[in-house]
Amino acid sequence: MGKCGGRWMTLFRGRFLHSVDSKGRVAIPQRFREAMGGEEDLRLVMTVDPEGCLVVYPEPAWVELERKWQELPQMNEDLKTYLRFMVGWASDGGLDRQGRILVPPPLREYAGLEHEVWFIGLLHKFEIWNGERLGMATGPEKVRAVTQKLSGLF
Amino acid sequence: MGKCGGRWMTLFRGRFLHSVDSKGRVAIPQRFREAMGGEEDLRLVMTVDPEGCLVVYPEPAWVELERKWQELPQMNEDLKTYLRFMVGWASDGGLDRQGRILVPPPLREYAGLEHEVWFIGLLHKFEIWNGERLGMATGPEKVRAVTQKLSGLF
DNA sequence: TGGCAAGTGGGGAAATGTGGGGGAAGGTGG
DNA sequence: CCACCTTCCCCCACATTTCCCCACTTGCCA
Repeated sequence: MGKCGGRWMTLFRGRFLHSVDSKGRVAIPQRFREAMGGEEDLRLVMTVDPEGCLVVYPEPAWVELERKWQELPQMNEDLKTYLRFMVGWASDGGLDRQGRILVPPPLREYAGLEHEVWFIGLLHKFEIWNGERLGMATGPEKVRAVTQKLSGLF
Repeated sequence: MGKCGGRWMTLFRGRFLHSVDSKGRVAIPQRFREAMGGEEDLRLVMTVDPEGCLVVYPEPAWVELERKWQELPQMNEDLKTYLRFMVGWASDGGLDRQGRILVPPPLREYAGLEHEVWFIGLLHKFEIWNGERLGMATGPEKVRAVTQKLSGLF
């Protein structure tokens, strides 16, 4: 809900299982809608993650990211590759009156979304996963391994 | 939509699959037209990118680039090579009333465009890709590698 | 068990992309 | 200078997608 000390406060937590209907629509979990302030004209930006899922930002948070990217050296080839990916896949849209978004076919296909999907809250953003892929990417074993390497950070 | 703090605000995002018709015309995605302000007398400048795709700027943004190039040391051989490429391939044109542009045959051939093409939004410009080439240039594996190297930038 | 809240499904209007015919404009060769 | 040809652009018509609205089901709580 707006800024606080220069940082966005919308915080997403938890996991929710929802379904994609035949038109490619998915209902955003009510908790997440609340976290964004429950406003009427609520817009989201959705893009892909290299891990194989979708990432969703409230539009203001995404615009902030874009602003930062614009200030970087535009000739850098690695940056161009990165932006072709992040920005090139981005899709913005609003919610319908039932709180659903339409996931465009390319994104749906990229993330392997059909029938059932998991919403995963991730602080200032959230992700949408195919169930199987989610299991592969975030099993306890994998996390145990990763935790070791993180110990220096916090 | 116009200037803001000396910087153009037209921001393109997302990817759209369109087709090139038998006359060499391609429809610009409606989202991109909106981003440029939906004006009537809307002009674009199209050129090539070393990666093998086309790059398209709204004319004002392109003019701005040309202005910067003129201020650089004209004796520099590397700059000359670069400009022969960017400026030498450039083609300006307007949209027809259906929002389509005509891609000149040399550019079409350079980028390998036929039948289906992808539009990729890239902040202040957008690109037009042959589908296969796009996959090669921005697959998830490549992006993961690149992200590592970029971590110093942001 | 009634009522509300949340998620699901589907119909219909509007917006968007696609394809093709015909006329104007511009370049080329006689 | 004129006739021809090509290229480009404007128009209309069609198919598909997207978005907006209303109604149903399910689960939770009083």
